[in-house]
Amino acid sequence: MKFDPKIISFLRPELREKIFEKSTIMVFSKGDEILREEQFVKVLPIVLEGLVKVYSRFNDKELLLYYIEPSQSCVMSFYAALKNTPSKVFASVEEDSKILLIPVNYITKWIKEYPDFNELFYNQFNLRYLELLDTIGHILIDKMDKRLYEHLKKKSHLYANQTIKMSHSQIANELGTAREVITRVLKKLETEGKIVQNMGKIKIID
Amino acid sequence: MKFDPKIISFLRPELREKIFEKSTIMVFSKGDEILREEQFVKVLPIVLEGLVKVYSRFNDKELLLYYIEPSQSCVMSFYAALKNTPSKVFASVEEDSKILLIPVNYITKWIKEYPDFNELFYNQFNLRYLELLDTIGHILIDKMDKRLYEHLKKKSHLYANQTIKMSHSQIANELGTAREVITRVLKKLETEGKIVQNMGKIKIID
DNA sequence: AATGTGCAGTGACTATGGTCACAACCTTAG
DNA sequence: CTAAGGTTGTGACCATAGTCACTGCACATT
Repeated sequence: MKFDPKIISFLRPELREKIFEKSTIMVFSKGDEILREEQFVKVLPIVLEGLVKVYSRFNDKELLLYYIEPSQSCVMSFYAALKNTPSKVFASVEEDSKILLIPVNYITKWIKEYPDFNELFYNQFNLRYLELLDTIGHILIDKMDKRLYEHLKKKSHLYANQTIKMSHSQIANELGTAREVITRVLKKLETEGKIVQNMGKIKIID
Repeated sequence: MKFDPKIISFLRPELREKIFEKSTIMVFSKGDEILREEQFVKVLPIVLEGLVKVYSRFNDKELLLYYIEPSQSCVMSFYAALKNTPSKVFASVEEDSKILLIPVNYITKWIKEYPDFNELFYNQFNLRYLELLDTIGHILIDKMDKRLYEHLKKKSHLYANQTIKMSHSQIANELGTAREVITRVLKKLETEGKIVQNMGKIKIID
C-alpha cells in the first residue's frame, strides 16, 4: 500500500512501514458519523487528512471534546479498542478526511514493541486531558461572549480560514447552550466589532 | 524494605518486589501539599493508605479533579515525570497517608518491561478522563442542589462515613462556587430531608 | 472579661443565560 | 410559483446563582 512518508513521521520508519502494511486507509465525507456512544471499537483511527470532531452528549446536550487533526489519533478509541470496552463518546467527520485504520490486535503488540508508539498515546491522553481541563475552566469562569469568541477563533485556526460557515444551532450544540443565546451573543460580538456576519457566514476579525 | 503484599496486588510479584526495593515510603499528614502547579516531578506517587486530593485552579477558583485512593496513582504526576514537564495541577493530602514514591528513572524502564505496569497508567488516564467528562456533565446540566448532594454522597463513600466535617467555604472551593451559595443550598437540602447539619458537621441521609 | 478571628446565616440585588412565542427570512423541492 | 422546512432576529420573562453587606455565634487568646 502506498503512503506519504511525511505522515506520522515521528514514528520509526520500521514501525511506520508495518503500520501501513497492516492498516487500511478509508475516505470519509463531511458529516459521516464514524463512532457512536456504546459502540465497540475494532480499529484505531489515525487521521491523515481532514478533521474529525469528537464529542460527548449529556441528555440532549452535546459538548465538543476535541478535534483530531492530521497525524493525531483518538485516545477514546484507543482505550476502547485496547480494553474492548464500548466507546463513551461520538465522533463525526468535520471535513472530508482520509483516515488510517489500524486493526486492534496489532495495537497491543506494537505498544509493547515500540516505546515511541506507546508514548504517542500517553501524549495524546495527556493532551486531551489538559484540553478538557481547559474547557472546564472556560465553562466555570468565562461568560458566554468570551467562550463563543474563543471557540470561533479556535475553529478559524483549525480551518485556516477567517470565515466560518455554521448555523447558530450547530454552534450552540458545540458549546452546550441554546440557539437563541448564540444569536444574541453573536450580535453582541458584532456590535463590538469582533466579528462580521453575513449570509450564514461568520468572519472573525481577531 | 517491608511491604504489605496486598497493595498493588494486580502487578506481577516480580515487579512488585522491584518497586518496593527501589522506592521509598513516605508518610504525610492531612493538609500537606504534595504537589504544586508548575512544579517538576521527580517521583511517582502510589497511595498505599489514606486519601489524596488532586485539583486545579482557575483564577482564584479551585476545582476538584479526583481523589487518589489506595492502590491508585496520579496520572498527572506520571506524565509530568515521564516527560519532565511541570505539573498543571495541585495535590494535597486529605487524610493522613502513606505514599509509595517511585523514582522517575525506573518508570520509563518498567513501562517498557512490564506491560501490566504500562497498562495501569492507561487505565488511570482513562478513568480520570471519564471522571472529568462526568464532572463537565454535572457542571453543564445539573443545578447546584444536585451537584452538591452528589458531591457530598461521593465524599461520604470515600470516607466510609455518613458524616462529613468540612466548612462551607471548603465545599464551595471544591465545587468552584461561592460560600453563600453552599450555605443556601445546604439549607435547602436540609429542609428536603436529604441532609442534617449540626455543629459544623453534615450528615448525609441515604 | 474583652477582643479577635473564622464560620454560618440571611435578605436584597443583579446578571447571565435558558425558555417561549412569534416574525421574517431564505432555499429548495414539488 | 408556492409551500415547506430550516435559519435567524427579537422582545419578554424567569430561574439560578453570584455578589454585597451585614449579623450573630463559637471558640481561642490575651
